[in-house]
Amino acid sequence: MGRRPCCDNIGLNKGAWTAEEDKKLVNFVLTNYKCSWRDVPKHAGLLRCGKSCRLRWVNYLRPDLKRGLLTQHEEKLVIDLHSQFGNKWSKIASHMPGRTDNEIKNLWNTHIKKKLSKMGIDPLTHKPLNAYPPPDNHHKHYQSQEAELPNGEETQEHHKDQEDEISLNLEESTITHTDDQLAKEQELMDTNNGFLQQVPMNNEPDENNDNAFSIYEVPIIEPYEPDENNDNAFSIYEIPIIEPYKNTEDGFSTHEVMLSESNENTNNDFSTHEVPLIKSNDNIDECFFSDAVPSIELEEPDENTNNNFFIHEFQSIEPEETLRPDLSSSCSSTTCSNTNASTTISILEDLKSLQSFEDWQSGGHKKLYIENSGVTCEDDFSDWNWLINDFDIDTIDFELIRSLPDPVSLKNSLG
DNA sequence: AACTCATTCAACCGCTACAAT
DNA sequence: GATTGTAGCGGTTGAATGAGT
Repeated sequence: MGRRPCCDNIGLNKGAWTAEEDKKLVNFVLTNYKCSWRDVPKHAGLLRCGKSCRLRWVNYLRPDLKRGLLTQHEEKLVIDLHSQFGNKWSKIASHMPGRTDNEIKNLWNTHIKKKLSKMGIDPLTHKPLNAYPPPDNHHKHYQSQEAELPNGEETQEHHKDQEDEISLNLEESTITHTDDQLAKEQELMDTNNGFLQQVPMNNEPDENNDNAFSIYEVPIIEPYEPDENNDNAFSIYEIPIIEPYKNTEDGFSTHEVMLSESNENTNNDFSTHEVPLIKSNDNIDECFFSDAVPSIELEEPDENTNNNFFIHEFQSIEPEETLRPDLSSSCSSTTCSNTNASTTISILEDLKSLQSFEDWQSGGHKKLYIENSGVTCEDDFSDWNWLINDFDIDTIDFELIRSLPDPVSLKNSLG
């Protein structure tokens, strides 16, 4: 049978989008909220296929997207959601407003997978590595998981994938192990750092004993301490004991994240998920080719620097000496410990000129200046609630702040 | 400076689901 | 029920970039 391709591909651009193309697409989408993606390139004057336009919009141009690296909290959420849904990236993304499936998928494949493996956790099963259950038990475990999930079909798919990969891993380990490798594994088993030592050899639950449990059901994991010399290391303490459907650290339930639904009666509409901030033009009833598309100025990337960065990116910086004990003790989460000293200085510098926190919020101080490696940038405070929360700014004594040494000399004194 | 190798992530491709005809 | 069209999903690719030598 075969299907007609989504476009003829003749004379169409491929590869990276230019700023000009982005501008055209955004202008068009924001003003033509009812249009099939197939028609978008034609009407927007783009030499792209509709599919490519949709992808560009959904993954990159959508105005509600958060940009930048995921926060630790988001990472934890991804891990936990992945343990529930497997590689159902869109499902995971639907629990993370402002994040795309593509972004999460990339993050998983490039960062989280490695982190988990490094910690001795199988990123596929979320169980300790080398602790694969015997076939029967294995099957039983998945069956019990399945019963808890609403969508049996998807779950089965996921499990099948898991089983395939697990058996592959087992095969590989059987075939490729050399004496050296075995010796190394034994060495690893003997260390106190990994999980391996913690895994009991007999994993079978005692069916005659109600109190017995399988390690696969309740993994007995002794967490190891994070390696402070290694930015990428994190402790099991930090991972996925998250109840995803309960209130999160950010103060909202993932159930409570209400996005407006797309109009189910009109398939060709853009979903409001995809076009969330549009004031629709009442005169537009259908897709049209308009010369009167209002020109919407996009923020141009600075082509000379590539350094369009976000506060999230500063979080990987190891904290230097804390400036003030009372500030540091008010920090409530790990995020705070990742905020470096120069960030703190900038915050204090900003605060010193104010009478109150409300001044900062409501006055002309919505911009916060952050310095990193000699580069100073500013960003809108409204996106940074986590930072404010971590500094517990409501409790800050402004008189004390004003009496602090000059931030520059303070910074110099820290070296 | 030049080269190699590793990593990242935007974009592509092929497929499925689903609705419309 | 068969066919077609579209949106969306997940795996993969490859250019850009960074790190190491």
